[in-house]
Amino acid sequence: MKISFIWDSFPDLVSRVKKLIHMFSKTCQYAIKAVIYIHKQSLEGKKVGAKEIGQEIDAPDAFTAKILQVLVRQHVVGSFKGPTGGFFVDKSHESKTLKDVVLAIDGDQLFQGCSLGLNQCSEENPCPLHFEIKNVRTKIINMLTIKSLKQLAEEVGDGTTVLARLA
Amino acid sequence: MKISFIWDSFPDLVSRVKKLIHMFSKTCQYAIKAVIYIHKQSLEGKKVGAKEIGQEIDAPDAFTAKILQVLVRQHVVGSFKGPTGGFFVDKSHESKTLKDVVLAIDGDQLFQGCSLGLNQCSEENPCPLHFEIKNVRTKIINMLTIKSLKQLAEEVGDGTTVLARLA
DNA sequence: ATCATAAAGGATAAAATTATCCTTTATTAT
DNA sequence: ATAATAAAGGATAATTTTATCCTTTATGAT
Repeated sequence: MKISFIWDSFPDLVSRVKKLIHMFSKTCQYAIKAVIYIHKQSLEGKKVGAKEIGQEIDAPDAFTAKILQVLVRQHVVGSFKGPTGGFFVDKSHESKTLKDVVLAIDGDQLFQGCSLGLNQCSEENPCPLHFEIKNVRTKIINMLTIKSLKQLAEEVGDGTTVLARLA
Repeated sequence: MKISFIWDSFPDLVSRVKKLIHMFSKTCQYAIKAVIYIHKQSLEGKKVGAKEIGQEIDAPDAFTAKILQVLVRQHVVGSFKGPTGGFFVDKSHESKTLKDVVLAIDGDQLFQGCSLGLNQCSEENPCPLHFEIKNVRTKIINMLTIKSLKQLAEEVGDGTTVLARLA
Protein backbone atom coordinates (compact mmCIF):
# COMPACT_ATOMS: atom_id res chain seq x y z
CA MET A 1 0.00 0.00 0.00
CA LYS A 2 1.37 3.28 -1.12
CA ILE A 3 1.56 5.99 1.47
CA SER A 4 0.70 9.41 0.08
CA PHE A 5 2.18 12.62 1.32
CA ILE A 6 0.77 16.09 1.48
CA TRP A 7 3.20 17.35 -1.15
CA ASP A 8 1.95 14.77 -3.61
CA SER A 9 -0.98 17.13 -3.99
CA PHE A 10 1.27 19.88 -5.27
CA PRO A 11 3.43 18.25 -7.95
CA ASP A 12 4.30 21.51 -9.65
CA LEU A 13 5.40 23.19 -6.45
CA VAL A 14 7.53 20.23 -5.48
CA SER A 15 9.16 20.12 -8.87
CA ARG A 16 10.03 23.77 -8.63
CA VAL A 17 11.76 23.23 -5.33
CA LYS A 18 13.61 20.18 -6.60
CA LYS A 19 14.87 21.85 -9.73
CA LEU A 20 17.80 23.83 -8.44
CA ILE A 21 20.14 22.86 -11.17
CA HIS A 22 20.92 23.45 -14.78
CA MET A 23 23.49 23.61 -17.47
CA PHE A 24 23.14 19.88 -18.00
CA SER A 25 19.74 18.31 -18.64
CA LYS A 26 18.52 15.92 -15.99
CA THR A 27 19.13 13.10 -18.42
CA CYS A 28 22.68 14.27 -18.85
CA GLN A 29 23.23 14.40 -15.10
CA TYR A 30 22.06 10.81 -14.83
CA ALA A 31 24.39 9.89 -17.66
CA ILE A 32 27.38 11.49 -15.98
CA LYS A 33 26.68 9.81 -12.68
CA ALA A 34 26.06 6.46 -14.36
CA VAL A 35 29.27 6.59 -16.34
CA ILE A 36 31.33 7.49 -13.32
CA TYR A 37 29.74 4.66 -11.39
CA ILE A 38 30.47 2.22 -14.20
CA HIS A 39 34.08 3.34 -14.29
CA LYS A 40 34.40 2.91 -10.56
CA GLN A 41 33.06 -0.63 -10.70
CA SER A 42 35.19 -1.48 -13.71
CA LEU A 43 38.25 -0.43 -11.72
CA GLU A 44 37.41 -3.43 -9.60
CA GLY A 45 36.71 -5.60 -12.62
CA LYS A 46 32.95 -5.66 -12.04
CA LYS A 47 30.27 -5.35 -14.66
CA VAL A 48 27.07 -3.69 -13.48
CA GLY A 49 23.43 -3.95 -14.49
CA ALA A 50 21.11 -1.07 -15.39
CA LYS A 51 18.97 -1.71 -12.34
CA GLU A 52 21.89 -1.52 -9.95
CA ILE A 53 23.17 1.63 -11.62
CA GLY A 54 19.78 3.28 -11.41
CA GLN A 55 19.60 2.57 -7.70
CA GLU A 56 23.11 3.77 -6.98
CA ILE A 57 22.71 7.07 -8.77
CA ASP A 58 19.15 7.68 -7.62
CA ALA A 59 17.56 7.53 -11.05
CA PRO A 60 14.65 5.45 -12.35
CA ASP A 61 16.14 2.20 -13.66
CA ALA A 62 14.12 1.90 -16.86
CA PHE A 63 15.09 5.43 -17.77
CA THR A 64 18.68 4.75 -16.82
CA ALA A 65 18.62 1.76 -19.16
CA LYS A 66 17.50 4.01 -22.02
CA ILE A 67 20.30 6.44 -21.34
CA LEU A 68 22.81 3.61 -21.23
CA GLN A 69 21.64 2.43 -24.64
CA VAL A 70 22.66 5.77 -26.06
CA LEU A 71 25.99 5.75 -24.28
CA VAL A 72 26.72 2.29 -25.64
CA ARG A 73 25.80 3.31 -29.18
CA GLN A 74 28.14 6.28 -28.85
CA HIS A 75 30.88 4.01 -27.51
CA VAL A 76 31.17 5.86 -24.22
CA VAL A 77 30.73 2.58 -22.35
CA GLY A 78 30.50 -1.07 -23.37
CA SER A 79 27.85 -3.69 -22.62
CA PHE A 80 27.26 -7.42 -22.73
CA LYS A 81 23.93 -9.18 -22.78
CA GLY A 82 22.96 -12.29 -20.90
CA PRO A 83 23.88 -13.64 -17.48
CA THR A 84 27.17 -12.17 -16.22
CA GLY A 85 26.41 -9.37 -18.63
CA GLY A 86 26.14 -5.71 -17.81
CA PHE A 87 27.83 -2.40 -18.49
CA PHE A 88 31.56 -1.83 -18.21
CA VAL A 89 34.51 0.09 -19.57
CA ASP A 90 37.86 -1.16 -20.78
CA LYS A 91 41.06 0.19 -22.33
CA SER A 92 39.10 1.48 -25.31
CA HIS A 93 37.11 3.83 -23.06
CA GLU A 94 40.00 5.06 -20.98
CA SER A 95 40.42 8.39 -22.67
CA LYS A 96 36.75 9.29 -22.74
CA THR A 97 35.82 12.49 -20.96
CA LEU A 98 32.72 14.15 -19.63
CA LYS A 99 32.52 16.05 -22.87
CA ASP A 100 31.89 12.78 -24.68
CA VAL A 101 29.04 12.03 -22.28
CA VAL A 102 27.49 15.47 -22.68
CA LEU A 103 27.81 15.31 -26.45
CA ALA A 104 26.23 11.86 -26.57
CA ILE A 105 23.24 12.91 -24.47
CA ASP A 106 22.64 16.63 -24.89
CA GLY A 107 24.36 17.07 -28.22
CA ASP A 108 26.40 20.17 -28.85
CA GLN A 109 23.83 22.66 -27.58
CA LEU A 110 26.09 23.69 -24.77
CA PHE A 111 29.03 24.28 -27.09
CA GLN A 112 27.51 25.59 -30.29
CA GLY A 113 25.08 28.18 -31.52
CA CYS A 114 24.01 31.54 -30.14
CA SER A 115 23.05 31.41 -26.49
CA LEU A 116 20.26 33.85 -27.15
CA GLY A 117 19.04 31.75 -30.03
CA LEU A 118 19.64 34.48 -32.59
CA ASN A 119 19.84 33.50 -36.22
CA GLN A 120 22.19 36.23 -37.33
CA CYS A 121 24.76 35.85 -34.60
CA SER A 122 28.35 35.43 -35.77
CA GLU A 123 31.85 36.71 -35.16
CA GLU A 124 31.20 39.57 -37.57
CA ASN A 125 27.72 40.27 -36.32
CA PRO A 126 27.86 39.19 -32.68
CA CYS A 127 24.97 39.26 -30.23
CA PRO A 128 25.42 41.21 -27.00
CA LEU A 129 26.72 38.10 -25.25
CA HIS A 130 28.72 36.57 -28.07
CA PHE A 131 32.28 36.98 -26.87
CA GLU A 132 31.46 36.54 -23.22
CA ILE A 133 29.72 33.26 -23.95
CA LYS A 134 32.66 32.15 -26.01
CA ASN A 135 34.78 32.68 -22.96
CA VAL A 136 32.47 30.73 -20.70
CA ARG A 137 32.32 27.91 -23.19
CA THR A 138 36.06 27.63 -23.24
CA LYS A 139 35.94 27.20 -19.49
CA ILE A 140 33.18 24.62 -19.71
CA ILE A 141 34.97 22.60 -22.34
CA ASN A 142 38.09 22.78 -20.26
CA MET A 143 36.20 21.52 -17.25
CA LEU A 144 34.73 18.65 -19.22
CA THR A 145 37.98 17.52 -20.80
CA ILE A 146 40.70 18.20 -18.26
CA LYS A 147 40.29 14.81 -16.65
CA SER A 148 39.34 11.47 -18.11
CA LEU A 149 36.30 9.68 -16.74
CA LYS A 150 38.67 7.13 -15.31
CA GLN A 151 40.53 9.74 -13.35
CA LEU A 152 37.27 11.18 -12.06
CA ALA A 153 36.12 7.75 -10.97
CA GLU A 154 39.36 7.21 -9.10
CA GLU A 155 38.79 10.43 -7.20
CA VAL A 156 35.35 9.44 -5.99
CA GLY A 157 35.68 7.81 -2.56
CA ASP A 158 35.61 4.09 -1.89
CA GLY A 159 32.73 1.68 -2.47
CA THR A 160 30.92 2.50 0.71
CA THR A 161 30.60 6.18 -0.03
CA VAL A 162 29.76 5.99 -3.70
CA LEU A 163 26.07 5.94 -3.07
CA ALA A 164 26.20 9.00 -0.93
CA ARG A 165 28.38 10.76 -3.44
CA LEU A 166 26.46 9.93 -6.58
CA ALA A 167 22.88 10.03 -5.27
CA MET B 1 -6.36 27.50 -46.20
CA LYS B 2 -3.28 26.32 -44.42
CA ILE B 3 -0.45 25.12 -46.59
CA SER B 4 1.30 22.13 -45.09
CA PHE B 5 4.94 21.36 -45.59
CA ILE B 6 6.77 18.08 -45.70
CA TRP B 7 8.59 18.81 -42.43
CA ASP B 8 5.27 19.22 -40.65
CA SER B 9 5.19 15.44 -40.73
CA PHE B 10 8.35 15.23 -38.65
CA PRO B 11 7.82 17.62 -35.74
CA ASP B 12 10.40 15.90 -33.53
CA LEU B 13 13.10 15.97 -36.18
CA VAL B 14 12.49 19.62 -36.91
CA SER B 15 12.61 20.52 -33.25
CA ARG B 16 15.90 18.72 -32.84
CA VAL B 17 17.44 20.71 -35.61
CA LYS B 18 16.11 23.96 -34.21
CA LYS B 19 17.39 23.34 -30.72
CA LEU B 20 21.03 24.22 -30.99
CA ILE B 21 21.18 26.23 -27.86
CA HIS B 22 21.25 25.93 -24.12
CA MET B 23 22.37 27.32 -20.84
CA PHE B 24 19.35 29.62 -20.80
CA SER B 25 15.85 28.22 -21.22
CA LYS B 26 14.02 29.30 -24.32
CA THR B 27 11.78 31.42 -22.13
CA CYS B 28 14.85 33.08 -20.70
CA GLN B 29 16.24 33.81 -24.13
CA TYR B 30 13.00 35.49 -25.08
CA ALA B 31 13.15 37.47 -21.87
CA ILE B 32 16.67 38.70 -22.54
CA LYS B 33 15.85 39.73 -26.06
CA ALA B 34 12.63 41.41 -24.96
CA VAL B 35 14.32 43.40 -22.23
CA ILE B 36 17.08 44.59 -24.51
CA TYR B 37 14.50 45.64 -27.06
CA ILE B 38 12.53 47.55 -24.43
CA HIS B 39 15.67 49.33 -23.30
CA LYS B 40 16.49 50.26 -26.85
CA GLN B 41 13.07 51.75 -27.41
CA SER B 42 13.11 53.51 -24.08
CA LEU B 43 16.35 55.19 -25.09
CA GLU B 44 14.18 56.93 -27.67
CA GLY B 45 11.43 57.57 -25.17
CA LYS B 46 9.09 55.00 -26.70
CA LYS B 47 6.89 52.58 -24.83
CA VAL B 48 6.28 49.29 -26.61
CA GLY B 49 3.46 46.75 -26.59
CA ALA B 50 3.75 43.02 -26.03
CA LYS B 51 2.68 42.28 -29.58
CA GLU B 52 5.32 44.51 -31.10
CA ILE B 53 7.98 43.04 -28.85
CA GLY B 54 7.01 39.50 -29.74
CA GLN B 55 7.31 40.29 -33.43
CA GLU B 56 10.63 42.05 -33.11
CA ILE B 57 12.28 39.27 -31.14
CA ASP B 58 10.68 36.44 -33.08
CA ALA B 59 8.66 35.00 -30.20
CA PRO B 60 4.93 34.23 -29.93
CA ASP B 61 3.27 37.40 -28.65
CA ALA B 62 0.95 35.82 -26.11
CA PHE B 63 3.86 33.97 -24.61
CA THR B 64 5.96 37.10 -24.68
CA ALA B 65 3.20 38.84 -22.75
CA LYS B 66 3.36 36.18 -20.04
CA ILE B 67 7.08 36.55 -19.73
CA LEU B 68 6.74 40.31 -19.50
CA GLN B 69 4.27 39.92 -16.64
CA VAL B 70 6.97 38.18 -14.66
CA LEU B 71 9.58 40.76 -15.53
CA VAL B 72 7.25 43.52 -14.40
CA ARG B 73 6.50 41.76 -11.12
CA GLN B 74 10.22 41.42 -10.52
CA HIS B 75 10.74 45.09 -11.36
CA VAL B 76 13.06 44.36 -14.24
CA VAL B 77 10.90 46.54 -16.49
CA GLY B 78 7.88 48.78 -15.96
CA SER B 79 4.48 48.79 -17.62
CA PHE B 80 1.40 50.94 -18.06
CA LYS B 81 -2.04 49.80 -19.04
CA GLY B 82 -4.41 51.47 -21.43
CA PRO B 83 -3.91 53.43 -24.63
CA THR B 84 -0.43 54.95 -24.83
CA GLY B 85 0.49 52.19 -22.40
CA GLY B 86 3.14 49.53 -22.88
CA PHE B 87 6.43 48.37 -21.47
CA PHE B 88 9.34 50.65 -20.74
CA VAL B 89 12.30 51.27 -18.46
CA ASP B 90 13.29 54.38 -16.59
CA LYS B 91 15.97 55.55 -14.13
CA SER B 92 14.87 52.93 -11.63
CA HIS B 93 15.80 50.15 -14.05
CA GLU B 94 19.07 51.59 -15.20
CA SER B 95 21.31 49.39 -13.12
CA LYS B 96 19.53 46.13 -13.89
CA THR B 97 21.65 43.47 -15.51
CA LEU B 98 21.15 40.25 -17.40
CA LYS B 99 21.55 38.42 -14.13
CA ASP B 100 18.33 40.03 -12.90
CA VAL B 101 16.55 38.80 -16.01
CA VAL B 102 17.90 35.27 -15.67
CA LEU B 103 17.04 35.18 -11.97
CA ALA B 104 13.51 36.43 -12.63
CA ILE B 105 12.83 33.81 -15.30
CA ASP B 106 14.99 30.76 -14.65
CA GLY B 107 15.59 31.31 -10.96
CA ASP B 108 18.99 30.57 -9.50
CA GLN B 109 19.42 27.14 -11.12
CA LEU B 110 22.34 28.36 -13.13
CA PHE B 111 24.10 29.79 -10.10
CA GLN B 112 23.23 27.46 -7.24
CA GLY B 113 23.17 23.78 -6.40
CA CYS B 114 25.21 20.85 -7.65
CA SER B 115 25.40 20.66 -11.42
CA LEU B 116 25.13 16.92 -11.21
CA GLY B 117 22.09 17.20 -8.97
CA LEU B 118 23.79 15.47 -6.06
CA ASN B 119 22.30 15.92 -2.63
CA GLN B 120 25.50 15.58 -0.65
CA CYS B 121 27.62 17.93 -2.68
CA SER B 122 29.39 20.65 -0.70
CA GLU B 123 32.77 22.31 -0.25
CA GLU B 124 33.75 19.58 2.20
CA ASN B 125 32.26 16.75 0.20
CA PRO B 126 32.51 18.00 -3.36
CA CYS B 127 31.29 16.18 -6.44
CA PRO B 128 33.79 15.48 -9.22
CA LEU B 129 32.88 18.74 -10.92
CA HIS B 130 32.39 20.94 -7.88
CA PHE B 131 35.32 23.32 -8.08
CA GLU B 132 35.38 23.44 -11.82
CA ILE B 133 31.73 24.38 -11.94
CA LYS B 134 32.34 27.05 -9.35
CA ASN B 135 34.87 28.51 -11.68
CA VAL B 136 32.54 28.44 -14.63
CA ARG B 137 29.82 30.05 -12.59
CA THR B 138 32.04 32.90 -11.64
CA LYS B 139 32.60 33.50 -15.32
CA ILE B 140 28.90 33.30 -16.08
CA ILE B 141 27.97 35.70 -13.33
CA ASN B 142 30.66 38.04 -14.50
CA MET B 143 29.29 37.88 -18.01
CA LEU B 144 25.78 38.61 -16.80
CA THR B 145 26.69 41.55 -14.59
CA ILE B 146 29.60 43.28 -16.25
CA LYS B 147 27.32 45.52 -18.28
CA SER B 148 23.94 46.99 -17.45
CA LEU B 149 21.02 46.23 -19.72
CA LYS B 150 21.09 49.85 -20.76
CA GLN B 151 24.68 49.57 -21.89
CA LEU B 152 23.90 46.41 -23.80
CA ALA B 153 20.97 48.10 -25.51
CA GLU B 154 23.17 50.99 -26.53
CA GLU B 155 25.56 48.57 -28.17
CA VAL B 156 22.90 46.95 -30.33
CA GLY B 157 22.83 48.70 -33.68
CA ASP B 158 20.29 51.30 -34.77
CA GLY B 159 16.54 50.86 -35.23
CA THR B 160 16.77 49.37 -38.67
CA THR B 161 18.98 46.49 -37.62
CA VAL B 162 17.33 45.60 -34.34
CA LEU B 163 15.09 43.05 -35.93
CA ALA B 164 17.94 41.26 -37.58
CA ARG B 165 19.95 41.34 -34.39
CA LEU B 166 17.31 40.18 -31.98
CA ALA B 167 15.40 37.73 -34.15
C1' DA C 1 18.87 -27.99 -26.26
C1' DT C 2 16.74 -25.48 -22.60
C1' DC C 3 16.47 -22.08 -19.24
C1' DA C 4 17.65 -18.00 -16.88
C1' DT C 5 19.60 -13.52 -17.21
C1' DA C 6 20.35 -8.93 -18.86
C1' DA C 7 20.60 -5.51 -22.57
C1' DA C 8 17.96 -3.61 -26.70
C1' DG C 9 14.02 -1.81 -28.43
C1' DG C 10 9.06 -0.40 -29.02
C1' DA C 11 4.96 1.59 -27.28
C1' DT C 12 2.87 4.41 -23.97
C1' DA C 13 2.30 7.55 -19.99
C1' DA C 14 3.36 11.40 -16.79
C1' DA C 15 5.38 15.80 -15.97
C1' DA C 16 7.39 20.09 -17.38
C1' DT C 17 7.96 23.60 -20.70
C1' DT C 18 6.29 26.36 -24.27
C1' DA C 19 2.32 28.38 -26.59
C1' DT C 20 -2.60 30.07 -27.46
C1' DC C 21 -6.97 32.05 -26.45
C1' DC C 22 -10.20 34.54 -23.99
C1' DT C 23 -11.87 37.42 -20.01
C1' DT C 24 -10.93 41.04 -16.66
C1' DT C 25 -8.87 45.32 -15.08
C1' DA C 26 -6.76 49.74 -15.51
C1' DT C 27 -6.02 53.85 -18.20
C1' DT C 28 -6.62 57.32 -21.83
C1' DA C 29 -9.07 59.82 -25.33
C1' DT C 30 -13.42 61.37 -26.91
C1' DA D 1 -19.77 58.65 -18.96
C1' DT D 2 -18.34 55.81 -22.80
C1' DA D 3 -15.52 53.63 -25.96
C1' DA D 4 -11.08 52.10 -27.19
C1' DT D 5 -6.64 50.38 -25.92
C1' DA D 6 -3.24 47.56 -23.68
C1' DA D 7 -1.55 44.90 -19.69
C1' DA D 8 -2.95 41.23 -16.21
C1' DG D 9 -4.67 36.96 -15.38
C1' DG D 10 -7.07 32.38 -15.98
C1' DA D 11 -7.87 28.31 -18.54
C1' DT D 12 -6.37 25.21 -21.87
C1' DA D 13 -3.53 23.08 -25.54
C1' DA D 14 0.75 21.51 -27.94
C1' DT D 15 5.37 20.03 -27.53
C1' DT D 16 9.38 18.24 -25.22
C1' DT D 17 11.45 15.90 -21.63
C1' DT D 18 11.35 12.43 -18.33
C1' DA D 19 9.62 7.96 -16.90
C1' DT D 20 7.35 3.18 -17.14
C1' DC D 21 6.17 -1.21 -18.98
C1' DC D 22 6.47 -5.00 -21.85
C1' DT D 23 8.48 -7.75 -25.72
C1' DT D 24 12.51 -9.24 -28.30
C1' DT D 25 17.31 -10.55 -28.77
C1' DA D 26 21.71 -12.12 -27.33
C1' DT D 27 24.54 -14.73 -24.10
C1' DG D 28 25.99 -17.87 -20.53
C1' DA D 29 24.89 -21.71 -17.31
C1' DT D 30 22.84 -26.13 -16.71
